[in-house]
Amino acid sequence: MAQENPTVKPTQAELTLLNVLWKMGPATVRQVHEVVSQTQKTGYTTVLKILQIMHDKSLVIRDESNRAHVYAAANSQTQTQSSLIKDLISKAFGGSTSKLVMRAIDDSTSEQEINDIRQLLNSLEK
Amino acid sequence: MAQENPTVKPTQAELTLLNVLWKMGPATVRQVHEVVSQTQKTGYTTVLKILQIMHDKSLVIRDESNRAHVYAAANSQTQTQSSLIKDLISKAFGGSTSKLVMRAIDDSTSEQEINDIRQLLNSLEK
DNA sequence: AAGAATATACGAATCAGATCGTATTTACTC
DNA sequence: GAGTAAATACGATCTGATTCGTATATTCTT
Repeated sequence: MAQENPTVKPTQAELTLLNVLWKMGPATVRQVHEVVSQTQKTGYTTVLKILQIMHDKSLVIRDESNRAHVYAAANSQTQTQSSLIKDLISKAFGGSTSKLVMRAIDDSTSEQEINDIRQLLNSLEK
Repeated sequence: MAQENPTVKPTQAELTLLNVLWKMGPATVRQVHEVVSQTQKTGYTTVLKILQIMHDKSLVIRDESNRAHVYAAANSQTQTQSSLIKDLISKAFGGSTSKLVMRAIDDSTSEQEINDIRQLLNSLEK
């Protein structure tokens, strides 16, 4: 049996729209476009087209019961983030999660972030 | 003054070749191709072409003093990893390094990796 | 020096992502 | 119910990544 949705890696444009959907929850093309167009000069039909493509790829689900279809992310933000990290780890870190984490920490400058990270580690400790 | 090399983000195929160059050090097209073709069915001229494109983008430098040009990564693996992480953080983690680190740690299953990470954190502590 | 082997250069084909214009459909308003 | 507004569907274009065939140049071998 073919795998329906092996958590396909979204493209750049797709990820932008997913970010909107995760933040807003289910939304129409118009709603998504309104948010996106605040930071980008993207046409309405461009957003529509990408959402349709995402639907074909099962990156989003849609409710067609009303004229204006309502789109929602098919996978959680967490699932998608994991998928993207996994991809990066395999392609640029020789498969080593700790190498990625170490690089990220080395790069981070914020004291707050380091504390956040340490706290997570402590919570794993017990 | 224009920035020569703002650490351009390499593409998938480019990253594959960079991984070889980082591992082997400076190498000819033939040498790179030999390594790559062990895991992929990629033609010789494909590798050549991509290295040429990478040279145009300043992702690699090359020594043309001999007939067989010798290519080397222009940026360190560490620099490139940082660039790729930064890109992912901004696009999928709302700019938060700690969120990425937390997700990576949550995903990691290996006890060894968790220990490696903890050790890095401890070294930051002092 | 001719021919084989081995390089690079060049250009074309293919494919996917992204963008948008136009056509069509659907629903509301008067 | 005719006309307008708003939505989706469709298809074309553009760009960049990837791939590779062929042409050309260089070097080695005998």
